[in-house]
Amino acid sequence: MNQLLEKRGLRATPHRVRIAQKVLQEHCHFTAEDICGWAGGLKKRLSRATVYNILNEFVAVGLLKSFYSSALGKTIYDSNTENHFHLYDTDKDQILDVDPSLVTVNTSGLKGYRIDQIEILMKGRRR
Amino acid sequence: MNQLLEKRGLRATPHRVRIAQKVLQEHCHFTAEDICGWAGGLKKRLSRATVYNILNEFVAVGLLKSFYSSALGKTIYDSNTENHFHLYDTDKDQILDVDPSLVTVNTSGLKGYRIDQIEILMKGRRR
DNA sequence: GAGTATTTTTAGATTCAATCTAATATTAAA
DNA sequence: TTTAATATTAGATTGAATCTAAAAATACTC
Ligand SMILES: [Mn+2]
Ligand SMILES: [Mn+2]
Ligand SMILES: [Zn+2]
Ligand SMILES: [Zn+2]
Repeated sequence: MNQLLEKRGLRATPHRVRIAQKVLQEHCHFTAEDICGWAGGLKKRLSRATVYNILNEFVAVGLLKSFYSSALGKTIYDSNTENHFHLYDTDKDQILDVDPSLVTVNTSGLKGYRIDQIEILMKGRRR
Repeated sequence: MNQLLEKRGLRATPHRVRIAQKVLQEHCHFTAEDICGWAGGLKKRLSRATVYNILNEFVAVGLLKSFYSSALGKTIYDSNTENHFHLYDTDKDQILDVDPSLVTVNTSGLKGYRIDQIEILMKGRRR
């Protein structure tokens, strides 16, 4: 974990390591407030500023991605940094990852434009 | 314009008519603050509450659509209520409509889910 | 080690879009 | 009219996110 951080130019401070352990071990979606609320076995709670600082550093160095969910009205941090899309399960009230191979997008009709980024947010439910 | 409103169950009050004229005549993207800032040849400025009330009523009855732009960090109201996608032109700092026929999306790989809504936000620029 | 510079963390203030409140104004119905 | 329903309002409030300026922790130099 320490090397993971240092390889990206971030000093492996206790707070960064603690958040990294919580968040980078397995793919998950979470909000900044989730981390603020999470004590993490610590004596003192992390400051809100620290949480936002660290999460946004993680995004900047590519350890996390983030996107705004209109469904939830806040920024979601995503430890799956692979290219993928999102499906908001309206039954479970939960954001699911969608492998991009399952959704084919063809933008070749868009002549005259170079598309740098595509974000797909689906809403649905189990049938 | 009055019939347009009344057909959807909204009384054609002066404020609603004024905003409808400003906003429904041609396809455009705008923010609530755009309307608040716009005097509209009126003696008194519209209250912020009124602007949000009316715009959200228009969305509720299908005269407008709205979506949140992460690029701009606020809700965009859209007088194009046809199904379409959005391209944020990073050069012009402007949101463009993309006809859905120009972008084909195939979600049939997503077995076990019924997709009710797809939102596609692209970023790009003229080539 | 001490001393100094740099980075990190912090509590609380601030921002800003958006909503809410509770009173007033306007329109409709009786 | 009088009364009821609807619309508009200024300002307060909310809540996510950022900013500030000071304290704490860490690294660097001698
Ligand atoms: Mn959450
Ligand atoms: Mn605008
Ligand atoms: Zn994801
Ligand atoms: Zn549009």
